[in-house]
Formats: sequence, C-alpha cells, structure tokens
Amino acid sequence: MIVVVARPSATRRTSSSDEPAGPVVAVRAAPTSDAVLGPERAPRWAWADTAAWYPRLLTDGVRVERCLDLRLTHRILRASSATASATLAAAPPGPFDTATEPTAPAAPDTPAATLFDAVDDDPASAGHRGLAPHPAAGSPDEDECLAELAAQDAAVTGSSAPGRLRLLLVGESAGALAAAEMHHAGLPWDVAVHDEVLRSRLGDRPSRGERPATMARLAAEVRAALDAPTLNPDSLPDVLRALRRVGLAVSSTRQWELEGVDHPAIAPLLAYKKLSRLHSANGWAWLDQWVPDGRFRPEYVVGGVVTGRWGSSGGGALQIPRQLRSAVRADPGWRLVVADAAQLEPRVLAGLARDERMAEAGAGRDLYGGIVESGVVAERALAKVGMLGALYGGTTGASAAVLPRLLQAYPAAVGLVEDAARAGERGEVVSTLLGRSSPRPDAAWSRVQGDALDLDASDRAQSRARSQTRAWGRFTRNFVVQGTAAEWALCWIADLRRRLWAMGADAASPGLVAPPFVGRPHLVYFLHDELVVHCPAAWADEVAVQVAGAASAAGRLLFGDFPVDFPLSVGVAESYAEAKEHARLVVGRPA
DNA sequence: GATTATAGCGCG
DNA sequence: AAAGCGCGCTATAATC
Repeated sequence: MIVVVARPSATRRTSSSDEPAGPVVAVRAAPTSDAVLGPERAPRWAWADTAAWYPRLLTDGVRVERCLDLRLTHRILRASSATASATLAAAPPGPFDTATEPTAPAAPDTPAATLFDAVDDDPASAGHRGLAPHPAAGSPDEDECLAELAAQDAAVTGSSAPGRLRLLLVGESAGALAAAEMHHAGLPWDVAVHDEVLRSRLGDRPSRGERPATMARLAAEVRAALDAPTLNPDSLPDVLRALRRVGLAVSSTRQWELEGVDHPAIAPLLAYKKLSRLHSANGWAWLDQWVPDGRFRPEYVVGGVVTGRWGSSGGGALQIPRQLRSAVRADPGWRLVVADAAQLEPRVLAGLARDERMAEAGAGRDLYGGIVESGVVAERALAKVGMLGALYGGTTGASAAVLPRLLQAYPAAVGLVEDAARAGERGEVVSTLLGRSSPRPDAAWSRVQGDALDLDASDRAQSRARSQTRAWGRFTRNFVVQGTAAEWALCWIADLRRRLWAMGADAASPGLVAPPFVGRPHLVYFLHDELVVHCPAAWADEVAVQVAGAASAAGRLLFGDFPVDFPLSVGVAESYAEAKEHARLVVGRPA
C-alpha cells in the first residue's frame, strides 16, 4: 500500500474554516501500488519531495521506513529511454517539473531559511507554521500527487524494463531518506582537533582579513625570490607576470606545471598555495560557519548529478580534505565504521557487460592485482591507469598504450564503453543498467555539428565539431559506468540503512545523537563509493559485517547471479583518519 | 557596485 | 607524468 502525503486539494476545502487546525496534510491510500512497486509488507509513503517533508518529521523524532519521492522519480521517468513512449514523457511540464527550491546553502546559524519557512498560500493556515510538517506553498497537492502516481505507474508498467525501473525508483527514494537523515544526524566533528591542525600548519588564528603567520612568511619569501616587493600571491596574473619576468617559461600557475620548474620562488609559492587553499576553503571561518555544535551538516542533493550521483551544497561535503580527516571523530564511547567499495567502477562495468574474465580478475581480491596475475599487463599501476583510461576515454600516454591489451583480454567490458562512446558521438542517448538515461546534447552542440557539414565549412569549424563530438562520446562512455555505479551505491546505502535500523538501540550508549537515532548505529557520511557509520563502540564489528553484507546484496540486486564481487575496504576507529589507515579488504555475504 | 566568468584545487 | 569523467567552492578578474 502507498500512502500519499500532500497538501489537501482544493476539492477537499469546502470552506476556509474546514482547514484542519493541525497538520496541513492529506493522507489517502493509493489504488495502484503493486503495479509500481510489487507486493509489499508495509506501507510506503509517497510525497512530492522528501527534502520538503522529512526534515521536520526527523526533528520530531519520526523515522520513515520507505517512501516514493515523486519529484525524483518523475525526473528519472521523464528522461528514461525505457519510458519514452509513456504519456508521462510526452506531457507538458507540470508541477513535478519545477526545480526543487534552490536550496539556499543555509548555514546552521541561520536555520530558519529552509523550505518549511516559505509563506503558506492560505492565510488561514499561516498560523500553523512550526506546529506540524507542511510543504512550501505551490507544492503539489493531494490530487496532483495521486495523478502523478497513476501516471508513473502507467509509465513503469508499460516500459521495456519495469523491474529495473522499480528498483531505481525505490533506490533513489531511499537515498533521499538517507540523505535527509544524514543531514539530521550530522557528521561528528571535533573542533579542537581541527583547530590544532590549522594552528600547526598556519599558526595562530589571525584577525579577520589578515594572513596567517606561515602564509605571510611564505609570501615574503616568494616576493624576495622574484624581486617583486608588491606581488600579491593570490593574484594569478600577478604571479604569472612575475614568474615570466625572471625568465621562467610557464603558461599557468597550476601546481603540476610549477613542480617541474627549477627556481627558488617555486617551493615557497607552492607551499603558499597549499596553505592558502586550506585556510580559505576549510579554515577557521569554515569551522565557525559549518560546525557550530560539533556536527557538520551538509545538504546532500540526491540525483544532483546527471549520472545519478549525489551533489552537495554547503560546506563542500564532497571535498573534505585528507588533512582534516582526523577532525572527524566519533562521540565518546562510539566508533566510526568507514567503508569504501574497492575499484567500484571497473567491477560495475564487468557486471554491466557480463564480462566473466574481468569479474574473475576481481574475485575476492584487488581487481588491478588480478589483472596483473592474469598476465594482461605487467604492473598494477598500468592496470589501474589503463582501466581509468577506458572508463574516461583517455587517448594519450600509458593509459592509451595499454588499452589494446585490455580490449583483447576483456572484449565485452571494453567493448561496452566503446559502444557507449560511439553512441554519444552520434548524438544518441545512453542508459544505465536500471534505466537512467543521459541527457541529449544541447542546441549549441547540434549547431556546431551542422556548421561542420556545410560545404564551405572552415577547417576550424570542422576540428571544433570533431573535438566536441569526441568530448560528448567521453561523457556518454563514462555515463553508463558512473551512473550504474551510482545505482549500486544507492542499493548499498538503502540496504544498509535498513540493516542498521534493524540492529536496534544500545541503551547503554545514548551518545550525543539526536532522536530518532539515540543509541543506534546510523549513517553520517556518503561520498559516491564510500560511507561512514557512527555507532556504539560495542557494535562496531557487527556494523562492519552489515556494511559488507549490504554491499554484496547490492551486487545481487543489480547483477543477479552473475559472479561479480564487491569487496570493501573497511576500517573501524574513533577518527575517520585512523579508520582509513587501518582499513582491510572485506567481502560480505548477501544474507 | 553588483553580477558573471575563469582558474585552480579539493574529492570520488 | 600530469590527461580522460563527474562534482563544489574560493578568490580574483572581467563585465555590466
């Protein structure tokens, strides 16, 4: 059964005095659940937008077991090749096509500026704000949600791969729940450790607008070495001019280019840039803004990347620098279980292409090592760079040099990404295993292609078109693998989320964790192929088992009986840094 | 003065 | 050695 949660429709509002005094919520059992999702044991909540409904529920200590996020699923079904002939795909833009409200990266010190605070369109219910969950004005109402559910139901049922699409839709929706829960719980962050890292590298915290002592010293060294007393090391053109003036033939100030240059100014300049990055991106200002209470709470943007990966907003959650991993620390008496999927994308490719030799190379072991043992290439580093080149479309250097050997050894896998590249070059749409489809190239792309076909097209126009063609091919090549890997990760996190809840609560270890997760192991961080669970210390080993089990289950969900392993590198420790350091390869069992 | 664009670097 | 995919964020430059 599906329970639709929405604003009441106008047809239910006979008069403004009928407006419910409490929650502005309408609930109705939808008639067609089994066709969309298959038979289920428990109700599934369907709502327009998890990000609009769920945070307030969590604040009230309520956890939702499963849902359908109609906006996210709508977006998938609108674009999918598998549902291209459905009414849903052809319909004009409706209430589910409007972009999710621009999630103003609301810093925690301004917690009010979120979806819930949009002014309600009905003055009669304006006074309910703060009393109960309710969506922003303009959010789809009950009738619209029911109609949407029926349209999605029809689209999936009439599609070329209903089972896979169903899995994708429930996975995406479960991801939305996990994302909201991680934001709610927050990543435990030790401000004192972070401060110590900053002080050891930068010196004491400077007053606003001042350079930290170490950076000031390095800037002076650079100025002296370049004989440029007024040089601003933060200005790229300024730095480039100064380098050229002392006779250095550099074309940019990129780190890798400068590293090859022999001059006394280079070392302090690179050191300055490194520290400057730390200070501006993750310095004291960042700490003040994003970790006010010992928790880092980024906003995860589910489906925020074309491939289905998540984006994030606020605080740069996808770029926590290695240097600061020691600041991510479990609460007293708790542990962090850190897991990342080893060589996820090549394994996903092996499953996608049903390439048994490649799957075998990764069976229960490091996949790159397995490629070497099979005699395909001589060194692990070559296997790695070659695989990455195949996934990204590398055309130069060592990567391109080993590609023929990989193609010979793994024709199914390498052939699949080559085909995806060719399709993209023709301007066609490609899709992931579960049916998420790539966008079409935009009008500008087609125009450039058209221009190159003119009889009097210039060489320049033709080469522009060729390079653009190849670029789109590299995108579609990577799309099928990155996108299917994202689907694996959704299944992984969804299954783990269930397992963790099923473990229950450790009454002896309440920790500093907010309801509904008091005493319970819970997800606190997710990054493409890596996740972190925060749990009572005594439960850490069991959590590690469940994390690996969920990875194995995810492999089964996507690839059935095809024998491809998804081993994890798992570490348990008080800090993220230590956990990474002590990580070991684990292969889980699905049951 | 407020905006948009770019370079550069962090992460997978 | 430093390109081949996907992001977010910052400071500065460029543009209105």
